[in-house]
Amino acid sequence: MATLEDIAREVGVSASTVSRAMSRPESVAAATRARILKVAGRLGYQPNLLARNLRQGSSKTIGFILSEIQNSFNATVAKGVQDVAYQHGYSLILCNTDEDETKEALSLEVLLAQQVEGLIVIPTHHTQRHLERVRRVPLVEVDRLSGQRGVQAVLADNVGGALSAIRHLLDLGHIRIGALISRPGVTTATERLSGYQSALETAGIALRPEWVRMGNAFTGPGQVQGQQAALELLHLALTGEITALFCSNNNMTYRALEAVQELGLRLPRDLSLVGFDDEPGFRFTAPPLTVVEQPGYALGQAAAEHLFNQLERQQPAPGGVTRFETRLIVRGSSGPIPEPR
Amino acid sequence: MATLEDIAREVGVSASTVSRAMSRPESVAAATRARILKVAGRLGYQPNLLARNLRQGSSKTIGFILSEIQNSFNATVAKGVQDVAYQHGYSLILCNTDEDETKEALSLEVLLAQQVEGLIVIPTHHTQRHLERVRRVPLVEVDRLSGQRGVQAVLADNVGGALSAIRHLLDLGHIRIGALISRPGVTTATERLSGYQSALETAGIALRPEWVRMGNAFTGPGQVQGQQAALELLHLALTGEITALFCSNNNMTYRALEAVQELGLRLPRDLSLVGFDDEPGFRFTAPPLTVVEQPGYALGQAAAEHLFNQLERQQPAPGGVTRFETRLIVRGSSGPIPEPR
DNA sequence: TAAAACCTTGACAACGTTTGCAATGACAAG
DNA sequence: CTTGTCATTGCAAACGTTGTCAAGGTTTTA
Repeated sequence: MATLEDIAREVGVSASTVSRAMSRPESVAAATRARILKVAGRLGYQPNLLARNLRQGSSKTIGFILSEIQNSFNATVAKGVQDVAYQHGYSLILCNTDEDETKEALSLEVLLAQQVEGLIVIPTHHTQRHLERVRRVPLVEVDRLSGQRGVQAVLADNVGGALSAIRHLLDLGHIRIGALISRPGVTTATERLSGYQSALETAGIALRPEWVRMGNAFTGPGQVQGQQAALELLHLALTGEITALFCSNNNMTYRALEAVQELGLRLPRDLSLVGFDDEPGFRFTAPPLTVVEQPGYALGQAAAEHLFNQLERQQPAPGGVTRFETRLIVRGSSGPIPEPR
Repeated sequence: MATLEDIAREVGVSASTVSRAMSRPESVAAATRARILKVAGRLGYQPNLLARNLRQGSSKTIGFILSEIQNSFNATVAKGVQDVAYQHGYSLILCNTDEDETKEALSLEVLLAQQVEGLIVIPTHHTQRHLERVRRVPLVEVDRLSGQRGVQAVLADNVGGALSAIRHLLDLGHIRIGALISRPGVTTATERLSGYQSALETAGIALRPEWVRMGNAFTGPGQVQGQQAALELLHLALTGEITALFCSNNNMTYRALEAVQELGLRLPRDLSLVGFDDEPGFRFTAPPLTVVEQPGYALGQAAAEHLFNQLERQQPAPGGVTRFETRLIVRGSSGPIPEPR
């Protein structure tokens, strides 16, 4: 790699002049500048950001930690973050942790060592513990909350989203509604559960704990747990004990679809299904799925915007939660309550 | 951030000793080392990789450029790359280019400036042009070929995959098979097309150019083009002119599904559909889709492994293509040719 | 014509790390 | 008692960049 020194030697000028020719053109004689640029071009000069950033004490880099890159919702968030980072001239280091505690700690370590100026995180239930050591760099949480006090967060209106889903089912006449909730301990799950509960409560319907199942639906070894939960719950649909089901995220919806397939249930005759999170494939299931859609791209964008706000004015973040509206998309998987058989 | 100097001052020792205490424990007296580690722990010392890497002339970072992070196949590849990078103690900078030429050039620029030691790329049709300037860093292409001579690449057996798909349709009795091919100019598309052609040829069936449509199915503005192509092609299914359709990637399969829905076609009675690339949702369409699955995770892993091989032995890459087998998954969307109506 | 202002450039220090080399002292061997 | 070996440490240079300062020259101003 060509350095400033290489160019300087060749042009017969000092390295400082070359540096200035690049960064503050007006401070260098037009003629010298021209010669410098020509040689720089010929040598294919690329500034060494390691050196520049070391000198300037800034890395122009932010980090994004997510738990599951293959989850299309997460990927969409990542794209939002990435696009905004680019607009600000920052590059993004993306770390995928597979919800694994060690990987998360390691990622954090590496990102800090890389001198990232800020961090965007989709927290897991271990995150808070790790985060305590990271008080130095600005942080924005997205999608979920770690529980850490005083941090900025950008979230979907999970309670409202779940409420709209359950109200939709209630409007269709369903009163025996199950819920398949993902991994306990993450706020998306608990918030969506509480939306479910409060919708039932408002309608004066008592909550039946046995109709609510929790299970990790994360793609991987833990997945069986989610499958198991889905299967057990959907047995209740087979007997007609429940007539509708709410799934708290896209993974859980997939688990439910598997169970539906395995048990030979017909949607929406045997069961009305409403999921949280849309997926490209959900438009083409039989029937297409009714879902609560959340604006992943906007969440990612907003999280990044907030981070850059923090970076610009040096003061620590005010700390606070921004909520984004969700949208209920009614397709075919939810229908009126069937005639008793 | 605490530096080596900070620790040194506090312990009453020189910075070099602190550095050695960290990196070459045996070269420092056990007692001093203990004191150093204690202080380091208390100050929450994190090595500054910018400085270390500048000094050592290595960044311990590789870059990955992909065109569409929201495509689940690409995400899977990315995960494979990421996991291997971690195993080698490298971090990964991931750039998403949206198939946009300017973004791709910019990403390349930034990655080089960041002093990445190697590059993994899912090429687009602009890539080759940009790549000429990047002769300095080791490079591995994955999924597609840029056309650049002498680079290493890790690809799926696209021809074989397409062959197996078409043979499957031929076995079912189909002889009038359409093909919906994604963006012309990328090698995956051309290779899969050539698999389609050669399967027909082997079976002694003449190719009908009007049954082959190309269109960009990339999610975004260009998407309409793909939709248009799908719609036009599936009109031929409506009239019974074709009885089967092969889609060359997951985006195209989605476009086909949309058209199927819009035209009210019934699979596999009105049309047998086989896609290239599996997606989580494809198990739950009506009927579940027959697809050619390619091992995205393994592709990503292998690409990264090859890159690290290049990095280890300094010599330039031998250059060559590694192919991974695909797998035909027969589900419900492909069936015997229907009785003439 | 002398002084002041300006333009252009180079020398040098610094960012935080690693590392070759030399210095110091302790201890063993002759 | 001298010499040599070894373990432990510090000094200083280097990685490539940027920014401060001052020097030299030229132009403007009084």
